[in-house]
Amino acid sequence: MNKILIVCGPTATGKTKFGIEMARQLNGEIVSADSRQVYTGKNLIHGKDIPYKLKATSSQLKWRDRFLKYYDVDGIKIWLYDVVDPGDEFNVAFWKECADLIIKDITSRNKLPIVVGGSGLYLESLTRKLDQISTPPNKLLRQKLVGKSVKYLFNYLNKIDSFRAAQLNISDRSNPRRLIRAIEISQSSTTYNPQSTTFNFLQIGLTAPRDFLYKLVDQRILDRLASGAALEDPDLTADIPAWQSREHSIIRHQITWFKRHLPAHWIDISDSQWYSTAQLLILNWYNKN
RNA sequence: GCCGGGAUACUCAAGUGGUCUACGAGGUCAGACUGUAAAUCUGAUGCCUUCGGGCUUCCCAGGUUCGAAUCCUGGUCCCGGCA
Repeated sequence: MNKILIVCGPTATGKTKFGIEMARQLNGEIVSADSRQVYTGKNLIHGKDIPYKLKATSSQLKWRDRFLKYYDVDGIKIWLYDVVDPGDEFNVAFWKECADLIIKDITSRNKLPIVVGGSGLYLESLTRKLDQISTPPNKLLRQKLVGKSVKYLFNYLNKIDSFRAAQLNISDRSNPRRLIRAIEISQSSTTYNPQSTTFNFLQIGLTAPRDFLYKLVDQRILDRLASGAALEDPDLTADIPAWQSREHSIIRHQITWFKRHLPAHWIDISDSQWYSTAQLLILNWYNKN
């Protein structure tokens, strides 16, 4: 069975760096699973680990109206950076389409796909079958519902699909975006035919105690400022403590997600032995079968 | 030194006699999550609790009052103006 290595975890844990090293050892290629890195620009702020002024190479893989690109970092290919321009529509379903294409291609060339990222839902779309993400948005419906009260939306949903309404938890019942989406899915007539490619996944999660992660990310922000991040986004970089808090909250959010959704092997990068521990796990898995 | 303004919880900040542990925002903590996911949304955030409630807060010390973050007196510190 085809193998896929997944390296996940909160931001600033060095996932990409680690992924690239594994790619070098195992003849692999990196597939980014990051909801911000799919956008062009802001390389520093979004933490795209590519050398300054390195240009992307266009591949033969066609997704929708365009050819997917990759960056060649010292012989290791990195996919799914810069897929669309800022402001363009992008989402899990799109990412999944691209990732499927790329993974198939990498595998066909007898290389190991190494999926690296912190966007939990994106990763989950790969490891679990998420049928409903393929239901396309209904622009008219959304226009009609946007701005309506949470109460109105819930009653609406309850009327057309009481089963789905009953399944929503207390949090989602007061989440307009989720309510609209639920209505959209209930009213959709498109049926989805899930692909049934199965893979042999190994999920490695890089993490560390909270304080350790905060320190890492705080320092990384200072480094990015020194590298010229202010040119990419003057507003964000103007208030450093606010930017740092923002990143802290992202880390917490990611941890909360991973705690529940991704049964990875967790590696504590504040432990001096972490690298060899992770490497051993991966090699054992890779050499099996 | 004189005149005026100010000191509220981790931070900013509202409140000028009772419904005040004290609006709101941020931060922090916990949680949800199937086409925006680094998004969107929920709860908690003085201390203790047998979850009924109990105890302690609004710079400090006194005072007035049935009752004070709120009024009075004195003190400390900060800011602006005049010397």
